[in-house]
Amino acid sequence: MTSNKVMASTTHSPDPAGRPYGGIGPAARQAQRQQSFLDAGLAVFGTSGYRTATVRQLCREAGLTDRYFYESFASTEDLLLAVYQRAFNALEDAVMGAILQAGSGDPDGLMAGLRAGLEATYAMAADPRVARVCWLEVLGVSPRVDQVYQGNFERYGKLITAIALQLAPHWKPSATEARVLGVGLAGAVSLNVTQWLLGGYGDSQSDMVNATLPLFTAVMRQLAIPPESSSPR
Amino acid sequence: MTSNKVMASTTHSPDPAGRPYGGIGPAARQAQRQQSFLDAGLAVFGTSGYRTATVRQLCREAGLTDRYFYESFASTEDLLLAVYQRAFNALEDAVMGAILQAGSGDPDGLMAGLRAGLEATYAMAADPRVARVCWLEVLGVSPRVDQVYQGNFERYGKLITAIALQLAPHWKPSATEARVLGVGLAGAVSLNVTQWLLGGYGDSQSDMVNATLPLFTAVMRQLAIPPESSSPR
DNA sequence: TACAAGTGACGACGAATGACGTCAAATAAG
DNA sequence: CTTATTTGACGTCATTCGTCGTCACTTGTA
Repeated sequence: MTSNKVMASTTHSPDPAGRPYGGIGPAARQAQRQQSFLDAGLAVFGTSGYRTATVRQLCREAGLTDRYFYESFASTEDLLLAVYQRAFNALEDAVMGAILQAGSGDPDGLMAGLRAGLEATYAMAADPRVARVCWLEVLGVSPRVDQVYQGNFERYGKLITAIALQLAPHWKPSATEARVLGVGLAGAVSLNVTQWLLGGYGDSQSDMVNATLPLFTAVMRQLAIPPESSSPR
Repeated sequence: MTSNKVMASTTHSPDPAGRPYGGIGPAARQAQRQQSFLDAGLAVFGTSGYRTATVRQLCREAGLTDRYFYESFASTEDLLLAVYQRAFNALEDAVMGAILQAGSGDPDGLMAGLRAGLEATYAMAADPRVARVCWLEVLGVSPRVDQVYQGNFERYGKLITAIALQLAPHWKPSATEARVLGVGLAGAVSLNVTQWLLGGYGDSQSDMVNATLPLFTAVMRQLAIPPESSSPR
């Protein structure tokens, strides 16, 4: 930040950030190494797990030396958090994109969006490494990781709540009711993903989607019933 | 099992299992120590967590010497599993008892049973140590623990599925549909418990129950609709 | 009272890990 | 071509943990 580009200077330290190597600049090299560690983290955390992972193992998997690990991450926990966030952001983007693409106007489009979002979620979870990192390994690591986990599923639930509010205009929930409903449906997907993974993917992805969707439709249909027409029970 | 009681024998080893100490027999002492370790495990795993727990810390918390740890458990993972199983069994017994006591015959009794089961679940989860062990610490420890976790929530889901099958006699789900529904509603409770814990118990226990119950009622009502009366959408 | 068994406090030893340093090879700039 | 920087391979050191052993004290029994 001190001197972005010093031209025609005969000093021996032209750039404090370093010099190009292998045809690419220092910043690009650093980013490339970070990516390698993110990939290595997904591979290690997603297979042998986070608890037994060591810095040496991660560096071997990444094909880099120990020194570069600390260049990008202060600890294995930081790497786990970065791997988790990258995977969950990808999941969130896929779900959001699927919902928006399926349509967001009429109830038909919203229901199609729910199905598309479910398909995107199970598609991401079909990679056992991603599923294991996002649904098993990140839990119980540290308060910091737990907070990120909580925030992620809070957002996932809010997305569902938002759809429910559009599908059921008569529904006037309290803040707790709205949150619990969204988190609940998110949890319905979440635990099914966990069981799907731990069960060795015994069911096909489409079967999981088809079996999960009725949960959403049932809740949405019930919420859409106007309050004045009270059902017999 | 070899010699339960050897009487009037002048041998110096009257009982291979040991002698009484402190007024209680060897088997009772051993069981008492095991209980102390289970309590210590709940305290340690439920507060500072499993990852950072050591044998020494557990023994200090239990007020016992290192030697006795290996008398009852082969590793800290075994203790975690035992603590988890004890807590989850208590949860399961409380839920089952609440459901059976609330009634199991007519639909009214079944719905009351659902509420009672929810109340029992949240009551157990109100202890942050229990909640943390059952919903955070046991995840991603080892394949063995994961299998136990999977089996526990499989049973929890089957309990819900059984109630749904009684409430909706017309519902003829496939094996996958039945399992996914039960696991899904179990997951709805599960993730809400997790968020309740990670959110510092910001909502009251009764608010959580009252906000979670509509999820169950909505699904159950929808399933109870006969198949011939198809709703407009 | 004397002796054996149970118990607790303490330390030792090997193994594994995080963190850092050194040295030679590869690469780019003058 | 020469030189300085980057990179990779390897080793070292302090720390921690699991595990086991020793020794003194307490308790029950002869």
